[in-house]
Amino acid sequence: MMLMGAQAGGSNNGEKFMTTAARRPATLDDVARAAGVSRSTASRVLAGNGFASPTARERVRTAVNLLGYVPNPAARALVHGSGVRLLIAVAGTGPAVLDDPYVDQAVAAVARACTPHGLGVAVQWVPLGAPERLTQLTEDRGVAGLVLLNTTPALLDLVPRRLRGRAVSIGIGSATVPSVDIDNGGGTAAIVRHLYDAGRRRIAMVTGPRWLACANRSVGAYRRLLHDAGLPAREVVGDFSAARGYAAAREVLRRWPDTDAIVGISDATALGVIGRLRADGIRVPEDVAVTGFDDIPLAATVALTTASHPVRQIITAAATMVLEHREAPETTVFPSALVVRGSA
Amino acid sequence: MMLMGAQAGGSNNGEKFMTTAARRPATLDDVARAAGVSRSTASRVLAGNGFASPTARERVRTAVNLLGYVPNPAARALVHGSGVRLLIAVAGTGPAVLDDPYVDQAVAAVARACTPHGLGVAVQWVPLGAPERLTQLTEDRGVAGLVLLNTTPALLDLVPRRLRGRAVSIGIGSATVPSVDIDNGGGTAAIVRHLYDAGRRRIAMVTGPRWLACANRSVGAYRRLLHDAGLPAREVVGDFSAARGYAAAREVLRRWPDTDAIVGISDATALGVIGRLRADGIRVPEDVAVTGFDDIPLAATVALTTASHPVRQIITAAATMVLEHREAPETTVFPSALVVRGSA
DNA sequence: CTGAAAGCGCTAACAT
DNA sequence: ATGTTAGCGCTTTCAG
Repeated sequence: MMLMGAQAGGSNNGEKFMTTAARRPATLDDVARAAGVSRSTASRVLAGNGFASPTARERVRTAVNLLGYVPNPAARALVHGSGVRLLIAVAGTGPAVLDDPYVDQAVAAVARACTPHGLGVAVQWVPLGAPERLTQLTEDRGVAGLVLLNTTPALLDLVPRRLRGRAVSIGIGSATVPSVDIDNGGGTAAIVRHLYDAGRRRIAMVTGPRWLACANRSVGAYRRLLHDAGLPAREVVGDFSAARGYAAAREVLRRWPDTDAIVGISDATALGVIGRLRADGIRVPEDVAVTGFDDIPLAATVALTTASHPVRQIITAAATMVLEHREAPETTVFPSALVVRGSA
Repeated sequence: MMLMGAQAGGSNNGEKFMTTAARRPATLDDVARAAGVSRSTASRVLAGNGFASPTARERVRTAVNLLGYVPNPAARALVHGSGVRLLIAVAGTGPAVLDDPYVDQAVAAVARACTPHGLGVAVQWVPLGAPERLTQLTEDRGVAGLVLLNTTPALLDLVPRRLRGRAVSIGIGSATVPSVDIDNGGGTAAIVRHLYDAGRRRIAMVTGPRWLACANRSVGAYRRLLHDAGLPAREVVGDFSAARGYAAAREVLRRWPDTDAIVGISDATALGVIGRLRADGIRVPEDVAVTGFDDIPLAATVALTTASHPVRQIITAAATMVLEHREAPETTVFPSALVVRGSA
């Protein structure tokens, strides 16, 4: 509680007089002085490593609490040459990729993971056609680590040495950049199998953009299963958005009027599909079953059958890997869990 | 394009030999050396202010491009005592407030605004019952600015002097902290009026948590309009979530079975309400009209009548205020626009 | 076990 | 107009 009073009085122990009002945050020097030790000793105590007598330890600890000392990350970063923020680089065709709620979630999750470490987050779009733009971004000494989103192989190759062990990719990885990924293939397979088991035989899919590796794994799984069952694939290209799903639904039914199930590459896509279908008087799931992917909060509310992934956890895991500079396995795959609800 | 080749060769001009491989990012010293001027001169031309001959300017510029120089924000922050990230402090009853997609969006939007300035973002929850926790957070020299979310008056009072002019509140403001806000009252009034004009007379509302000032403005407007029309208010407390809307819908109809319209405090709430209604065989909007608030992307897809606010722009405006350290008017109110779609 | 001293990269007086 | 000089707050050899 009333720490501030104590601080205001205590922080100027060795000073001639208490200056005006602006109690500026305490520095390590203040702590050292208050503890009656040298700056170096104080630093050692705080670092946890290095030698220090129990007495010194104790006194420094007290001083820190008393003054409410918080290390200045800029100073630390400067001496360590380590940077002060994590960069989230999102590949995409245009800056609009950053408008995706999925990116919002990723940024927020990384920010939450960074905050306790005294680091901030920055986001930037990297043009799909000019991956070398990433180099400019990593040139910045302020960048302490890198999280790649919508990663492409070209991007992976451009991660500089300086960031080795401080970079992670959500999606595909490489020999030098570990990755954290979802088992899209398995998830989609489970969905398609569920549809098949429910008697659906004319199953279409609204896909994601072709350049996205992780989306392609879903599409691949869809094709394989249909192929194995001797069924033809029915694909319409989408872009993860509800708006595109809305349009795509009509295209699917125009091209293949007897379609009895539509697999959405994402929940938003599926929601769009359902919106269009209902608007056209087509019953879901009676006439056409619809499935999503990701299990966003809204999915439960509208009873969407989908595959669930702990996106937040995944991103947090990724952020933690770079924050703690951990030697990581080349790839960590998170499972996908089928969630059967009303829409299929 | 092939800048890297040029850099690798050029950056060690005055050195004895080119060391191994690790081309570390160029420093201002490197630039100065390459340009044949002193560090200060280089610093001046980069700062834009200060004197410098056209020649010097030119040479420094060239050197910067050649070396791909990017200033080290940590060093800058250190000398300016300015901090390296913006803190987004979110008040709420528990850490779960951070799970809200609205917060995700805010964090991401602020991050986007910060990135060009070389700043990162951090997010933290501030317990509603212990606003003084904010003080600990702002004690950190790394904090360059503050964005308050779900602000309460107690919080506003705890913004330290150091952050004067570098803090902004989304929602209510104070004499020392400017605010950026939505005209919730006006927006809600427009919605209720629309419902009334459409002949609805038994209008209920699923509200937000009581402690939230901005939510209360909506509730206030709802009450006022109903009161003026000689109609009774029908309120059920919600929390912005779809899940709560889902539950609240049933409560509304249990307490007032003849309800013919439900005003949701948020789109998510409204979506939940609609889900429950439809599941119970109640037609929307024929039997009960439903409205939301905010116009999230999904609203258009499911034809939700709502009030639209450029949330991203609003947050960006807020972030920009603190980034550019602008003298801001005490309050900037963004308008709310009624969007009539199918649900009401 | 502890203190003195150097220096991370940059800016801002203060001399030229 | 330009260079020289002090630091900003912290970590880290290197001597005691």
